[in-house]
Amino acid sequence: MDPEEYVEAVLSLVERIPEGRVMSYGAIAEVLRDRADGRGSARRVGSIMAHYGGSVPWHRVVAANGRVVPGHEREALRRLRGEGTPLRGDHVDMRAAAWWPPDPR
DNA sequence: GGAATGACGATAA
DNA sequence: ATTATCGCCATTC
Repeated sequence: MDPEEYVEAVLSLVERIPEGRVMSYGAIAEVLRDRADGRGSARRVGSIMAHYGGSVPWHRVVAANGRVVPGHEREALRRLRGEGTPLRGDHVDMRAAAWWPPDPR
């Protein structure tokens, strides 16, 4: 599979994340692991978002521990607050904001 | 081809 | 809560 396709898969999934919710890099990797190819790892997703994430709501993608995107914390937090995402200070409340795509099965 | 790198993750101290 | 390490694995030197 061309890396381009994996990128598409990641971006389209990120676009499906509802407002007020977030997904961790690891979660995205895990979901794509079933849909796209056998691949899937947090590092890959992060790397892809870094290069191609400019066209999707990247602020809805956070680290598994709720930490927002490094280098864009100010911007991300601002948008998340605006969307009503459950925040706990400067990090996302994963317990309440974590979202998974509807299970097709 | 081998080493370094990276918007990660889990665990240990 | 924070820092340090190790594991992951494709991409990029």
